[in-house]
Amino acid sequence: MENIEIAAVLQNVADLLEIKGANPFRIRAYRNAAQVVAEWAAPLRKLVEEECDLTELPSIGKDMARHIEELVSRGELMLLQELSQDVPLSLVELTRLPGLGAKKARKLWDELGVETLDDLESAAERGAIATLPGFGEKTQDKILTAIDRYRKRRGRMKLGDADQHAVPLLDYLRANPEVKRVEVAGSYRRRRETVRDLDVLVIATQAEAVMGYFTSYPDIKQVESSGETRSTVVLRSGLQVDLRIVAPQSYGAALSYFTGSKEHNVKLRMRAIQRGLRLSEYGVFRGGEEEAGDPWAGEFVAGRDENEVYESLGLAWIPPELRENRGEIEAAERSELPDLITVGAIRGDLQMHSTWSDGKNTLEEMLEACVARGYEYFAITDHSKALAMTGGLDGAKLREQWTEIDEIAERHPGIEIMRGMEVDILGDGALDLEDAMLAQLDIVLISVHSRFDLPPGDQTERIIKALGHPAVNVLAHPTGRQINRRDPMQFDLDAVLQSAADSGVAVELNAHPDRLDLNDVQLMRARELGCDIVISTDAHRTTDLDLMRYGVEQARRAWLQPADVLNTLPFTELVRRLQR
DNA sequence: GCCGTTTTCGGCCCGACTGTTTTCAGTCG
Repeated sequence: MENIEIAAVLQNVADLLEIKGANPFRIRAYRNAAQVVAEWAAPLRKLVEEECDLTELPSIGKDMARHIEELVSRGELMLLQELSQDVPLSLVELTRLPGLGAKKARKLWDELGVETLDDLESAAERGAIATLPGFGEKTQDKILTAIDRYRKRRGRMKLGDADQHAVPLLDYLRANPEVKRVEVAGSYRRRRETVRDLDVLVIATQAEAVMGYFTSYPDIKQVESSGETRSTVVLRSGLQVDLRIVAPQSYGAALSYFTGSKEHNVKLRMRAIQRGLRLSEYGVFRGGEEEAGDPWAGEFVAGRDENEVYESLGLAWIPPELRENRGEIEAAERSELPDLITVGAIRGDLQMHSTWSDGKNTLEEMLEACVARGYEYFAITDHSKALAMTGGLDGAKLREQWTEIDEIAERHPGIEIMRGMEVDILGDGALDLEDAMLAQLDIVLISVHSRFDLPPGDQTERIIKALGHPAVNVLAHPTGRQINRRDPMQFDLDAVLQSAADSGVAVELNAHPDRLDLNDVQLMRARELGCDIVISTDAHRTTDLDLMRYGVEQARRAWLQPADVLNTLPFTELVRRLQR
């Protein structure tokens, strides 16, 4: 059982306890533990096997340690089963809907017998919800739209979560000596922000043995189908995995075929036909039309690796992130593919938090983590006071923070610390920090954390007003979306991007895999309109700094090159470019 | 349920917004 699954079980326990009305601090203990587990770098499974003391981990005490051991050894948790005797587990899903929490879910169950999403929908449709005390017409309508949105996105897993399942699976497969090559194709390889399933390709000497090895992977919930060359399984997380064993001479063709996208493939095949070739997952062939039905008919031209497949079609190899039929084939033909940005090109991280607000590590720990990643500079950008729950800073606190920044800067001359802040954009577009303080910051990020559902016109006006403040440097997570959780705000993004470009404010690509905001398409538009772009992790702990790669991946999908991204610049140039 | 230069009990992030209220409960971040 992987950390992310253990965390999901603990999260479910917390949700059920909350619906039951348990001690809120006990609930929080489960949530805290779930978060620690989800973010722990080493698999807890291994720690359990090595009989390490799990209570050494933060927020893990005697009980949590026992739960984790039980999950690792039995694959399920008695406590969760007991709780779901009292309260149906399906109620937890209801609380995933925005605006519907534990109390309301409980009431709907008690009063209307609502247990599932379908129950909820029919109760809302027949108007039963609006009649309950504490509920009303608006709540009922909101529930219906929330169900609709929830259904639309169900079935796609965030890329960051998929990675947590894919990496251990790949390690498992590579540990088998019969496995010669293995790679995940599909949208996972194209680094789309969410994936529906994993398409795993394998070259193996003993196909049958490897298939058996795969279908006995411990994290499998169900084997859907299993044949000589292809098996489909569902992992306990619900993620579907297709594994295909391919011949070595077809590996490149298969990798290209299963990486997609579909639109990219269609165009490649048309191109093959124009050149008197036939492209399939088996390879590139010339002739053989008379033997219809035989995939190997004709002369084998290419297929061993992707390079030779593309080459045989008169194209340069195209990075997977670009394979969306957005002009990459034409660019490859003209040898004008962009020189895509890489993690190595990033010289500093421009959004992170510390224990001064809601971060988990101290300023100095964050600094040391940036040094360890080879950065030349970083910005410390704790929250402003409007975000009370994060312990946001007011002017006086900010001044105190500067004193500490000066102290640690003196101790660590090897890296530049920028005094920054993530300042809330208030409801009327004003900023949550006095002008005199804003003027003294090295970098000012602004972002929306409240009133996400203003009418679109007002929202646009609000953000554009904030962009007009002369101290502002970066618009952080511009749409406010959280993937699979919160839709982007409704506003005129084009007008906002134009305004940012005109006033010399950079827009952020927030690299956190829960956000990825702006997304790839929006980034392309931002660049088109002349916006400067920064990629930042929004780190709340030292390990979050490694999320930079998720941002870079989306930037690559947007065709960005190092020169498009401000935090690839050396420090003095960055400072100059931030001037407005 | 976790944690401890507040240490074995008694704390534990808290203010704003929404929709339903007529003084507030629930939700969110």
